[in-house]
Amino acid sequence: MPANNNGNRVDKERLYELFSKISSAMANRHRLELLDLLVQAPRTVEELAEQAHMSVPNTSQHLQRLKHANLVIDVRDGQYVRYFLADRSITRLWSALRNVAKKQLADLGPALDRYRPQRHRFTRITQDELHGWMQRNEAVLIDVRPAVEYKAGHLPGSISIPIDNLNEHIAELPKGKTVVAYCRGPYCVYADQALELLMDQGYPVARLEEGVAEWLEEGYSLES
Amino acid sequence: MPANNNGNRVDKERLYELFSKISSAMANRHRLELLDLLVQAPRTVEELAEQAHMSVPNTSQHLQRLKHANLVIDVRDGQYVRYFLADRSITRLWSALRNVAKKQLADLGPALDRYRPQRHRFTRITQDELHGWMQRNEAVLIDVRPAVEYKAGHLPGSISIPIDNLNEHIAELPKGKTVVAYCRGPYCVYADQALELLMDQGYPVARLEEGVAEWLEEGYSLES
DNA sequence: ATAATATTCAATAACTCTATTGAATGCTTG
DNA sequence: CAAGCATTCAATAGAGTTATTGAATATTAT
Repeated sequence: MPANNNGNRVDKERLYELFSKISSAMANRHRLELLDLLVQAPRTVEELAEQAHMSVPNTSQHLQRLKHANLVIDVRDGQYVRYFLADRSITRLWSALRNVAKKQLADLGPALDRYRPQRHRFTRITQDELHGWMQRNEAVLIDVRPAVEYKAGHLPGSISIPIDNLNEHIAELPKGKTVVAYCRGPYCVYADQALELLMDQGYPVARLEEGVAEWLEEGYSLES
Repeated sequence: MPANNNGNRVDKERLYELFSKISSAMANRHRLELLDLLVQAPRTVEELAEQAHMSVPNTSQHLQRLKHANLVIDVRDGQYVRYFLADRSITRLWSALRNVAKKQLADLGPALDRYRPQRHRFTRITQDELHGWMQRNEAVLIDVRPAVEYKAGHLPGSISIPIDNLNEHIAELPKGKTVVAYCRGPYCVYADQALELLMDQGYPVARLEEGVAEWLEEGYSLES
């Protein structure tokens, strides 16, 4: 009876099929960028399209694929549809993916240097060091992401100064403290741009490479 | 100057491109199965082809793709080519993927039940409980995976009794202790099959759902 | 109701991915 | 160096993916 295919094998294949549905949903640079934006905050289709530099129908189509893989959830809000990351485990998957990239791709160093040419100019501060500085009141932590992202969740004790308004709010920063900036994570330039400006004005500065995703990863929690 | 495309954007796209190269490499059920096998132990092309039920040329082609994404490494060994997982971070990525599946896909429960129909028959034991049992000498831990996988790395204190030889080695098991079996992880039937047999012979049994990948994940180390 | 706006749907052409085949390469053994 | 075996290469047909277009739907404001 060669037709009796063990049965078992079929179910095993179904399992791998299920897993591959998820990885296939992530197997596209645009969809990764959409996910990356959604890690920071929920957004409407229009916002996502604009921020990822894609047409609206194309964005919608990609969002459908993410939705069918259960990576995002859509909630109607008036004439808008707002998309949310479906689950925290997706943030972890996205982190794990970038981690593999960091370890594996020799191309990543140069690519990152091109994208964040200033990145070696700033002192890097770890999460632990930051804790100490904040405790001893030696630093002020600024979140330079867009305001919506800050509202959706930010590191405890941080204040929101979006990079676009930095010039107007620079006066609010206390003198004599080190200004620590963070943004979306190690693959984001906002904090570098902010620190460059502050450095030129004579502030002592440092960069926290981690963003909210990495922060959650470490078991810390967020404010909102 | 609408032609000046910010420059920055291009580099950002390059980064997402790099990340998507990795996720694309995982976006196929056969390649996931190959990775899953390689998590347990390195293998030759022929072995992988046989165990994943694929033709040799097709397996080779898929391995090439994994290799170009730096997920695997190939080492020539005589007339064989042996493939290895490139890095531990890939195990983590694979775990994260399955974790998302577990949380997200409503289909997974039923699919898993079909694949492991016995899974509710056995007491489940956690890693912590196992530690206690082993310490107090109340349990014997058996690794029922193929011998090569045991050799490549196994849980400390486990003994190798591949499912295929279980019948011949059943006498070696000490009476009066609970037999705890583990295999490749929660999506593997070997341990269930072993426990069913042992249960029928009157042994008290329990299943450890975690495999070596999950074990490493938790920060424990392996023997080999 | 009607117009305006956000989103999705449907069709399509260009492109990429995959399994299969048969041939080529490379290593080992006699 | 010839035979045998493991692996890879090359070509290809069929399937799936994606950006683009224009139309359809759904919600809100007039």
